[in-house]
Amino acid sequence: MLRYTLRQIEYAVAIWDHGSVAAASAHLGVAQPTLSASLAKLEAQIGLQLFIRHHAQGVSPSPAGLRFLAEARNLLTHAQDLQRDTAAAGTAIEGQLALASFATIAPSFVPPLIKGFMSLHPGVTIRMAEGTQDELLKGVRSGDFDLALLYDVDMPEDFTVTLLASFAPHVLLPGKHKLTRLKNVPLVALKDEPFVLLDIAPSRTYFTRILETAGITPKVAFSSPSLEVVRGLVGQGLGYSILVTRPFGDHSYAGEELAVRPIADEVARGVIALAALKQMRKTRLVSAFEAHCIDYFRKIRT
Amino acid sequence: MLRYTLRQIEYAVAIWDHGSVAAASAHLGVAQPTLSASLAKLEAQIGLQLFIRHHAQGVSPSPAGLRFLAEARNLLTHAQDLQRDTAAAGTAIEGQLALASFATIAPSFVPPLIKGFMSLHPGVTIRMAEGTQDELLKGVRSGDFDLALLYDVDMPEDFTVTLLASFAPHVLLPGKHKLTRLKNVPLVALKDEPFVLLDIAPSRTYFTRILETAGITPKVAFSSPSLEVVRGLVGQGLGYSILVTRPFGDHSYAGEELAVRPIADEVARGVIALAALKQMRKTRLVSAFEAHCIDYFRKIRT
DNA sequence: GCGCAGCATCGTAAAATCCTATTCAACGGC
DNA sequence: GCCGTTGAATAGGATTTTACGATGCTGCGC
Repeated sequence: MLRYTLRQIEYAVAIWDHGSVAAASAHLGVAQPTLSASLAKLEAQIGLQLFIRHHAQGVSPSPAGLRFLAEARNLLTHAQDLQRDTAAAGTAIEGQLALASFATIAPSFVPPLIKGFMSLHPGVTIRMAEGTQDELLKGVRSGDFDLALLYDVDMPEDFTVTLLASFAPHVLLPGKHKLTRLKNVPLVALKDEPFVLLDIAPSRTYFTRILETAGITPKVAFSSPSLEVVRGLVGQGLGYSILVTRPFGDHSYAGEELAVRPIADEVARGVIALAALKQMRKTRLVSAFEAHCIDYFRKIRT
Repeated sequence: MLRYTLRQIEYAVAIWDHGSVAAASAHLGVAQPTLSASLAKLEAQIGLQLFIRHHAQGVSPSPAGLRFLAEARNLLTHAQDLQRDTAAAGTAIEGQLALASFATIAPSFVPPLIKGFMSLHPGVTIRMAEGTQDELLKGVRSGDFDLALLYDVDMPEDFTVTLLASFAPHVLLPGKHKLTRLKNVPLVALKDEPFVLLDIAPSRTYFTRILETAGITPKVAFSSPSLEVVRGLVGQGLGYSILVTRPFGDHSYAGEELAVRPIADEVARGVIALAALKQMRKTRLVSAFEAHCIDYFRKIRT
């Protein structure tokens, strides 16, 4: 248990600096008896007489007091530095932001978001991670991340969700598939086609629900948690898929041609959102990043 | 003005270490609501939420909280180090001792005193200074020195004086002086001789008082504040002197022969003492040095 | 759904902090 | 040598802080 307080140190160092209790009192805006008592108590608590009292002539540090005071000033400076840094951490837009992103959203949006934000606020560094919805929520809840960028699906009550943008899902077909002749693909046309499922929570549920809502029981021929693997499978002609994420370029990694077609039916759009813990008081840095995300998605929409 | 206390930091770091308020409470021996309130107040004061609360599952630091806590722990360690060092400074016999000595006493006694004390207590360093009585008292009063080694003459009320030893003054004569035939020199025999005065306060008063008490008005031919200059003047045959300090060897710096004779009369002895400020609470180091001085002078006496 | 774990809140008592007013001691000017 | 000034210490009282026990609330696991 610590036997002295920062306040006592602060007062003692001020008395040292000003050479008298009275002068320190005037400078600190604290009554003289307060300082006198504070000093007496500090001396009693550390068992060391810090100052020699000269009647009507101020005080001067004793040899042992001088050594203590020199160290005490270091401690005080340390405390003041911490306070300054902390005040900055709460109000300045600088420092580190920990952002987690759903795996299929990350490649398209996170790099421009980070780039834009960092060029707006040069003092900022961003720590990035990707994962499944469960991992993101767990990470935010445990304090590993400030924010998560994800699809607004089945969000628990203890999160605040900031909607950013919505994207219509599309049908992904092999480049040579017969349905590519259609401009819009009605879901019923896919009824008997083999389905390649992007198998990450909660996307899995989202895609199957779209089909089921249209009265279709998908024939899941393959499934993979990797977007690029799904695109590759479709590229090989092994089935169609339904996706929201649409990378630039209509080719798989292996080079097969792919075709993207809008869905003719009315379907639930994929909603991208930023999630934060409801109970977390936001730092200005976090709020600024949220604003930047809103702004970014508003701009790319138009 | 600092916005947080060391106590708050201590509690917050303990909560971090134990992963929950309850665990920290048990470990610190402090009631749980106390920690809860302390933490809430700290968070409000620094404007930063440090922990995420998990109902019935402890707490975990937020990303910003983690950075604060890491720094806070440094500060806490710093404060604990200072406390440890200070406790040692008050009770251990180590650190620095500031000793001032009257100029004519220093050469004979200070080196062996320092050597003996430092070999007894290896962790001790001693800062030394010499000066006149006034300078010594001023130095102790202003906190430049812990102790002064001096003659117990006209000591002010605000000092504690520890008597160490007394020495009889002696007559110093040129080696070839007629009075050297005597084993003891009565002061009347010096009545018409020229006197060389060691002129440092308070020695000056002490020596002239000795002669005046014997009914002699000294014919001051020369005076000097330097013991060795006085001895040189006597060596040149320019007069006699009365001194307490008796260096080893009966020659001046220039090589002239000197003769030392006891005074036949009953005269006031020079009393060597250790002086400290009455109002100063003594550290253990200072007390130990006082004891060592008493011991040393008791030993050389026998 | 019910008990358990763990943080927050409430009410209150003790302690610390701070203020004003006053006392006391030393120095300097006359 | 007396007196005004300066500056630390003390006394008394109001406020704030810190601490406690009791209790409430909420999510997890059986």
